[in-house]
Amino acid sequence: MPGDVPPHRYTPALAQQIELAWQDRWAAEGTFHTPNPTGRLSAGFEKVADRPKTFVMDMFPYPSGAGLHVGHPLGYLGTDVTSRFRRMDGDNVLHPMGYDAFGLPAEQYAVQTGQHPRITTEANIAAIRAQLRRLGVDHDERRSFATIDPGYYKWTQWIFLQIFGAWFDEDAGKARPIEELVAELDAGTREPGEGTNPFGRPWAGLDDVEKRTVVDAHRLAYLHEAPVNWCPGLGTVLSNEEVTPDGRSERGNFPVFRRPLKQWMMRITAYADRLLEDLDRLDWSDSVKLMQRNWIGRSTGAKIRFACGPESIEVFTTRPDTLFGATYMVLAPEHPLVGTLTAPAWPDGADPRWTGGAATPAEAVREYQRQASRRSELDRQDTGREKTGVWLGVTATNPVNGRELPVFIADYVLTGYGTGAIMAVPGEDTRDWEFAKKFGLDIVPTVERPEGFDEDSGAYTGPGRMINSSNDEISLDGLDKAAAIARVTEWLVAKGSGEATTTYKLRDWLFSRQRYWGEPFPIVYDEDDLPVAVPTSMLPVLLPEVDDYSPKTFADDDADSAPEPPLSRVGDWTTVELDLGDGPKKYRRETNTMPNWAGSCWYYLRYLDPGDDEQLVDPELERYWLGPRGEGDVGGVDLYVGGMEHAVLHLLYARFWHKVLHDLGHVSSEEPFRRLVNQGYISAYAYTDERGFYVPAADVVEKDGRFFYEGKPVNREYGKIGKSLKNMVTPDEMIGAYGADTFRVYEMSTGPLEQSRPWETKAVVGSQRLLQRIWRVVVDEVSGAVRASDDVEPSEETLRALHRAIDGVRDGYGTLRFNIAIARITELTNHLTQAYGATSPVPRSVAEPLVLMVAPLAPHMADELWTRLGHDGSSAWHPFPVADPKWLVEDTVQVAVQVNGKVRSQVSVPADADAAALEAAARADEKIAAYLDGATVRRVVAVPGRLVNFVLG
RNA sequence: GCCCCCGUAGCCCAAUCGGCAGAGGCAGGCCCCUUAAAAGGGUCCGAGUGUCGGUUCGAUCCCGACCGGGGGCACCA
Repeated sequence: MPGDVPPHRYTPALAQQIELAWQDRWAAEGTFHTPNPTGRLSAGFEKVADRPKTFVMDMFPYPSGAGLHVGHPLGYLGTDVTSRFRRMDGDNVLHPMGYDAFGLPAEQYAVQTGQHPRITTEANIAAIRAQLRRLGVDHDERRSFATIDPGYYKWTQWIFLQIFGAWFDEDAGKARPIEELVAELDAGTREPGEGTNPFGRPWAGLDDVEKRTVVDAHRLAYLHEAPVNWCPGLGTVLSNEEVTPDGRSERGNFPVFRRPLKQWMMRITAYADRLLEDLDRLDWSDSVKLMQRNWIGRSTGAKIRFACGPESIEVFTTRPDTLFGATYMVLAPEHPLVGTLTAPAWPDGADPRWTGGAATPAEAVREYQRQASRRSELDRQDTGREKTGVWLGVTATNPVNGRELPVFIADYVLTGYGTGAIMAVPGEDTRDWEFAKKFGLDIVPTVERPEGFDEDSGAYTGPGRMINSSNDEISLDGLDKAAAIARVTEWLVAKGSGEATTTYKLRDWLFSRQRYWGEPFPIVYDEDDLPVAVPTSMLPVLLPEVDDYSPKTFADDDADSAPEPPLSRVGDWTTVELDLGDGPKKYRRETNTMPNWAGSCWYYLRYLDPGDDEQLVDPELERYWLGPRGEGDVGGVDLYVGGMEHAVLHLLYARFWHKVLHDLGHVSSEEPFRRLVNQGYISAYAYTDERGFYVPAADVVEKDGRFFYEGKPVNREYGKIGKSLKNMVTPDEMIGAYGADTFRVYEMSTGPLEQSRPWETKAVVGSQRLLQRIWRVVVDEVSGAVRASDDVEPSEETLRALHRAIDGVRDGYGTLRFNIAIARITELTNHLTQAYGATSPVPRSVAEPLVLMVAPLAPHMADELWTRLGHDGSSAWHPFPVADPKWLVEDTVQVAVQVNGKVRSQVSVPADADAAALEAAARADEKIAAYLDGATVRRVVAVPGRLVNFVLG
């Protein structure tokens, strides 16, 4: 009978009704509008002027078209609870949300559905926006935008021009405007940087076009012809960060080939040291910092030059101390010197293992290079693989002992790292040891082995004093590694044979994509085919509307294909007549577009005032929301929450852009994100039948610990939520069944934000029950009357329960352990239910703080109860309850009494009892007295407020 | 192969200075409500912390080794 449900129970239907009404009201009243200190969004700032600021931000969503599941909102809810709590606790909180909308997946979705990406993307954004609103998040809607808005990407292009218009001054350790470089070159106070002047004449002797070429080679954004990651399946080139270790595209898993192409690059390597060192000043998880450190991959060592006939082979090594142990050399198969060095014929008696069975070195080299180039990345890095290589037929001279070292090419040496050449020290390097064993090369130990070391077991890579390392001028023998490195490096420098150096794994960022759906470059080419910046007054360079936006893709494995940007097909767009100061001239537009990381590199700045069309960001707003808090502070967003998958891509690129903007004086902060938290993943059980096919998880029933689908037993697995595992659960389903507040409480109750967790639909009802009990504390389910009364005074016990709860809830909210906060709220609610039953009046002085404490988690229900309690409007700006310390301390405490570390009894003592009083009370206890009777007490440990421990002898 | 994180009740998880292993949820038992059932309310039950060893008066917590799970890096000289 329907009458069985009390008319004023907090049912899902009532929850829905309350939630929709409050969402309308919040929007209508602008409850979550955050005032800026200045400018167009500053209305109402006087009310918050004395508050500290907090900038809380999510990694903004990418509207790909695949539906949302219950895992997606976890981080958004975490920031929402934090934002609401901080606002109530007295901060001026900025909690905005935007949309990352350019890029491959959006474009692929559009191609699939046959609609223009702008149509599908905007529809997807509208869908996500509606879902977020239905969750009740407190975003300031006025600050929302998408990266595809021309008003937004105008500034993405503007930043590109800043980077294009800057160079990295190694002496100053920072970026400077390119005009300053030109001025210094003209004044003769600076020479062009290494490798930037291919003309062989000094700066002053160059013509204008040559000078421009030299200047362009200095820029932080520059065109470069080099082997790049070409992905025929996607029809575009990719950055190193977008290629997986097995040589495939992160997106779509297509094969990637190395192919020389002229592309836009970003000189992120100039910032390698600062990107690495500033990690120490960030409040980020160790694992993300470690991944960035690994990716930057700084290693210090030395460059050493080995004479080889008239040529010189330069190697990089981190172990110059082992130089006396070098017995051969290896070049990467693609090393530029290979052709020059290769001997015309094998010397007499050449080891057959070294020649690859070829008649001449040239033939052996050609064959080996051919094999190496065909080998896939996956084969090449299979660590179990046998070492291969061939001899070039020549030797090089070890500068330290004159030893003649045969020179090989082998694919275990990589072109892209160091100098692409190594000195091989098989005694102390595992890879060299394996190669030496196979090719019968000498192994000379230069580090003293520990007792009993087996030389046949492999190279010795541990610590030890140097041995076998001296010549007439220098001896390293007896030195430890650090001293030996210093000594030998010094000697090499004096001899002109080497110097200390640092190398990085990090490469410059390939920034062009041959795709339609991205920001056009604000670049045109003149009659000399050199790049020219589009003046900032002409920004944005609008992405032209086209009918054919499909990328030109190729067979996945068509390595010889060449990219063709869709924009190059737009005839009337690719050429343009502009007046750039010297009269109207024809220019050719850049037809590549930017990668989708560009838009996410600076979006946090745009939230400060998305309507600003005059400047990137108002410096006063940047200082207020992002500026350093003091000496040595990097500044940045106070809490940034997002997925672990962006550990190196987005987070590294954004840091790089921010540092350039900092150097050029556009932002006061040194880092974009002061604190980063990676929310955990939500996984769910999935089930397979006896054929191994997934069955719908929602229809699986459990019986006696086993699982059945349609009566047949199935296997339980655990994995990502999604269509393929048939275990998809959506927020919409949950909100439909329970309401948004229950969904919010459930997601937050399952653990600290960082923790990954399983989804259990059947457990959601627990959160529903909690909210029903809280509702019942305030509202009589039968009459609908408010139970809270001013006439009831809470008992001491209730006051203790309340203040303990306040204390714990604050702790939970403040440390992103929302589960703790919920547990404390549950305890208080259960206490009130027990103390006051279902109908008797509840003290208002307890009911109100309870409602306020719930507000960050279940804001709709809290605001409904808050108004029913007689308040006007939302609780969102009402101060959060503060615990009174006097109710946190007990008058008497229960103290455990241990004998030999085992708990044997408990005694009640005054809370402030000292050690002596504790011991006396413990000795007075019957059970303890029995233990101590006749025994020798060797020691007594008494910790006031905690325990007493008798140690018997 | 190297590095990082995690193993606590039938299940998910707490225990933030080394001090009585339990906050919370699910499942289960009992009671109330109900004609009955479901929903709801109340209440109870439950592990000695993956294994072995060490430090300590005392270890979930610190150290070492191993087992199991997850993640990252991987011929980077």
